[in-house]
Amino acid sequence: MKITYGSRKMKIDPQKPADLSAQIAQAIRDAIVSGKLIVDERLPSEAELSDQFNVSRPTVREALKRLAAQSLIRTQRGATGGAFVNRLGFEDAYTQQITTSTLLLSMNAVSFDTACEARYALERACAPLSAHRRTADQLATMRAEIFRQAQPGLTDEAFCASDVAFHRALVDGAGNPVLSYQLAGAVEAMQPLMNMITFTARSREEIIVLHTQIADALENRDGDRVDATLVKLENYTRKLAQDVAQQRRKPA
Amino acid sequence: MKITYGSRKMKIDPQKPADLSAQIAQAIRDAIVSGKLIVDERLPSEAELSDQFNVSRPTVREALKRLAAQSLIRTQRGATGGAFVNRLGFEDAYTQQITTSTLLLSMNAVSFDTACEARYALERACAPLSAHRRTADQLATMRAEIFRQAQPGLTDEAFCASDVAFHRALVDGAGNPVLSYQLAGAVEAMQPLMNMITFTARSREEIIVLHTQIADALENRDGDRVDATLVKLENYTRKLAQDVAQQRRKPA
DNA sequence: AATTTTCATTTGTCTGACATTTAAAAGTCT
DNA sequence: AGACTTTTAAATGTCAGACAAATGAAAATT
Repeated sequence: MKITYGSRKMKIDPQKPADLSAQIAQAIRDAIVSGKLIVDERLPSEAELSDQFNVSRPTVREALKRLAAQSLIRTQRGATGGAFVNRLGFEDAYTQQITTSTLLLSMNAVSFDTACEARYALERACAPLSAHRRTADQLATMRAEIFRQAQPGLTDEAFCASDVAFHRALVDGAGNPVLSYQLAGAVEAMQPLMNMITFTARSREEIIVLHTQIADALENRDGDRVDATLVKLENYTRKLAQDVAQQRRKPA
Repeated sequence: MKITYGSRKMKIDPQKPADLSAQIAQAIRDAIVSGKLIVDERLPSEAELSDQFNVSRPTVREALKRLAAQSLIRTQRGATGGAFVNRLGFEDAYTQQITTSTLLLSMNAVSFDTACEARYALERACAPLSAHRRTADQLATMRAEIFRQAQPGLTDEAFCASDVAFHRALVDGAGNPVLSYQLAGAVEAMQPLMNMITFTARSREEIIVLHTQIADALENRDGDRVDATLVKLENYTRKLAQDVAQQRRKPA
């Protein structure tokens, strides 16, 4: 590669002398996004980059670490090593999406209702597609999670985790990886908020009934019924959260 | 803060001696996500962190740059400077979401149909909410973008950009910031794919008609009609893309 | 009391060095 | 000649020490 821009060496804005590593990271990021650097292409060695950008190696390294944090590059040691443009896979994208969403929710005092509304609105978008395309495997996963949710001594955390797994199977049923990626954040980021709810045996029972109805509807490829049941589930979840909030205000 | 973990100094896994900076970044990241470090809290100075983790300052700095790349911390020079836990705002989250989504689509040979299906499925999820809650301001934005789209000498890129602005106003109309954040990626990441389509005067006209119908339906708070028109728009968009693909196969 | 100066702290950057990993090249033995 | 071992070169990973630059607080001055 070159990372050239007009002349032989890439220019970095001399107006903003602060944060050289950020500028270099941006220059390389641009080269990747714009397609000047393609997947699996090797970047110049750190020494060469130091030369090209006229900075020291530690500065180049800081820039590369920034890119590595975004999974834009991967590094490999050894004779044929170096930094390579990373193929951003769906798995990596999921992970980033989830951590960003989780932080966003926890740091911005997003209300349970707002998050819940967003999550179910998005999930309902998957319902018709999932009814059409869900595989037997995905249906089996959902049944298995429902079975797990019915186990007695299950902790609230484990119940929530199983709930997330159930809903992910529902989303994956749409057979659209882009959709699955987008919703990973919405579904998973809700878990910390859901964990604040203590599920009574009664409420678990109710949720399991609704989950079973969803699975049944998917089995019959009845998208409308999936959608209607998701609405019920949303309403019930919000009611549970309200009860918890009320109970905390008046703990007597 | 402490970043302690049991004893006074945080332990980092001695099993994986490679990539110390990644381990340190993860340790601090965990401290932030778990709430041990709260927003705006100052981290120890780089020198102190070097001591705590028993590594050199450059290594600590690489770790901090990783976190800065994820907008988890910000740094400030000077006597009272240092690294501070950053409040991840919706703006930062949007940006990250968009770059990740764009890269994901461009690097994984996602078909136009798949991306398009995901985008419209998600957008339709906003339709009923937007019909309820859209403000006069958001409606005005949409009308203005429609007006712009009707200008003659508009380039395809500018037309696409206006299209994105129109759809973002629609999404924002739902009045749910979490939803807006989630959909930012889906809508914006489509733009590079949309740019591959060359819009004839005829097809622009058709799109503008549909956009106008959507705006009218939102004005009347008719969610069902917004949804129905979005379906039409999706079908039309996919048809346009198919025509382009066919034209390329048989360029005579 | 207000202003200016000094100063200590902290991040940003550079230089140079050594350790570690890795694959290819060179060498050695059968 | 072919298979195995050793050497070597290139690259990242890490460290130590130093200086520059920014910045707010303390000290000195008016």
